[in-house]
Amino acid sequence: MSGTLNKVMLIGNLGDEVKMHYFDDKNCVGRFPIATSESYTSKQTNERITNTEWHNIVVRNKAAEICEKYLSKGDKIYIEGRIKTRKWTDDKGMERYSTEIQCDDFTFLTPKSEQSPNAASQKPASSQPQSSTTPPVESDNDDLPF
Amino acid sequence: MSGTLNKVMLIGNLGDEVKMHYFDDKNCVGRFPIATSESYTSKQTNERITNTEWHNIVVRNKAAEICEKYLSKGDKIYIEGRIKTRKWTDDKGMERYSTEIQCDDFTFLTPKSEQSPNAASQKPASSQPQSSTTPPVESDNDDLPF
Amino acid sequence: MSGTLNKVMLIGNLGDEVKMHYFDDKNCVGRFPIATSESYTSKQTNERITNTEWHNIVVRNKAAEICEKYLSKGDKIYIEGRIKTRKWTDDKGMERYSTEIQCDDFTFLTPKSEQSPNAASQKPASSQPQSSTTPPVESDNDDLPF
Amino acid sequence: MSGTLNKVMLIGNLGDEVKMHYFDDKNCVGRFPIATSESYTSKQTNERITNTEWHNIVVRNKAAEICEKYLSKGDKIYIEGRIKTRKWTDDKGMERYSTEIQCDDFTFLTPKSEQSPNAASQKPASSQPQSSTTPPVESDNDDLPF
DNA sequence: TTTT
DNA sequence: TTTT
Repeated sequence: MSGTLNKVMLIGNLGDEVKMHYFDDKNCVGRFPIATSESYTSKQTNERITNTEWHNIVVRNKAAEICEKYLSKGDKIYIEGRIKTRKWTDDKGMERYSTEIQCDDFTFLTPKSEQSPNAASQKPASSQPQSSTTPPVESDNDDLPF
Repeated sequence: MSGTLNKVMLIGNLGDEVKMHYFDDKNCVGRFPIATSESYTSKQTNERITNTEWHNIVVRNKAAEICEKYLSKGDKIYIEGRIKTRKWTDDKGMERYSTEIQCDDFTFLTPKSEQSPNAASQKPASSQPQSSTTPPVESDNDDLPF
Repeated sequence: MSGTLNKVMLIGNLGDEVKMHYFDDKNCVGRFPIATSESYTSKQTNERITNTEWHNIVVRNKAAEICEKYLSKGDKIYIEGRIKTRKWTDDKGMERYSTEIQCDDFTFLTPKSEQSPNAASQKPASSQPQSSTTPPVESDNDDLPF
Repeated sequence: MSGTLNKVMLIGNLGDEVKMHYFDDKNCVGRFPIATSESYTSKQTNERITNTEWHNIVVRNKAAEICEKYLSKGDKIYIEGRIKTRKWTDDKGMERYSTEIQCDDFTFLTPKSEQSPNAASQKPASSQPQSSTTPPVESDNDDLPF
């Protein structure tokens, strides 16, 4: 089609570490959940209510590797992407749907001084060469120092 | 929580009429699907590929009634809202999930001259008084002529 | 810096034709104004008030050529980009500022049947070869048929 | 008009404190600058280039008072709003233009533990009663604990 | 004038 | 499963 737009913008916190899946030496995907939430005061009970929404983020290739390297559970991130609902068949042969956010761009929002100091060492060893440059914080290709 | 954002912006076409559900004389909800799509040329086959994504839009109360009155299948609309995944139990007792876009704001994008001329008469009779003013095209309360 | 976002999303109508400026055979820029507006009913006078806002859109290279070719005054367009304020010196030596929207992505929203039938012939002759393919409607590189 | 959109989304840092201006006991406006920036590596010199963009944020009434109370120079914030260019006449009688972001919604992004501990005491005394409740972090009316 |  |  044409003349359409499918845009999602999220700011939320990682509920888990980035899980990588490598297809071959050039293509990989990273997945992680982020939580957004909204609060309001119930007019009936005068209680403070918080609703949390979980979003399944999918990020690819170089951007996935940057996320895996610099993001940890609990970190805050801005995500830009598009909604994609995948259809799959469960083990009983039923059609199931799963909605994901295909991430096109992101920006880390957790200050380095806030990050858990041993965040890196808590992660499984990575075969990626460790860059000694400043960590990138945006995913635009032009912005990456490597 | 706080410090989070859950924002969706879509431009797409209605795949069906707006379906209304009234809870009582003050509260109602309208639902309709919209399609977005994206095209690209396959690098392998050089074919033009189009992927269509369907979004379940949920709109409430006065905004729902405006959508029902002025929108028809095929119309183009801008939707702003947030992602909400509802959990439900199917008739076999299985947990199922359904992702919806809770619409906070919208703007009609189909020019009146483009709309199907008998769009209104194809709709079921409505108990709403028919306004003789220009139809509204944005959902902000302040913008509504009634 | 890092951890920042500068994002503008507009839907509006062209107030004039696209004006091209070529730097060399590879680099060019197109400029055009678009109008957005909002209406509300004055609480004092009960009058309907409409405020129009004009935005200076700047688009580059291949995207600029697509805009020049397919857009005409009056057409509706979705624009995504970022805010940039340029500083310049007027003929009296005063510092002046001009705010532009640097366009990163766009989608045409005027249906072809709605476009002025002689829109193309009203434009100055172009040295670009005329494509006989379907006009593109999104600016993503992957979506372009040429 | 209708069928238009004027939306700005920014994540940036305050370059100065919030400056309040009270019109009467019910209406006030707060103003503050925020910086966004983008970096890229020059292809000619291989240098890292950073461009900073300054945005003039305007926020009204209760939201302005929340910003004044909880925001300090250097804090990171998400801003949603619309572009408005004001025309004014300078002291030489020349027409001048100033572009502002009229803020409709915001979310604080600086963790409290990151904020300068004496940020509050650096601010001029405020006549607003100090709430002892948790500080709000979003500007939606429903979300405010007071 | 911010921030990394 | 996050965060405040």
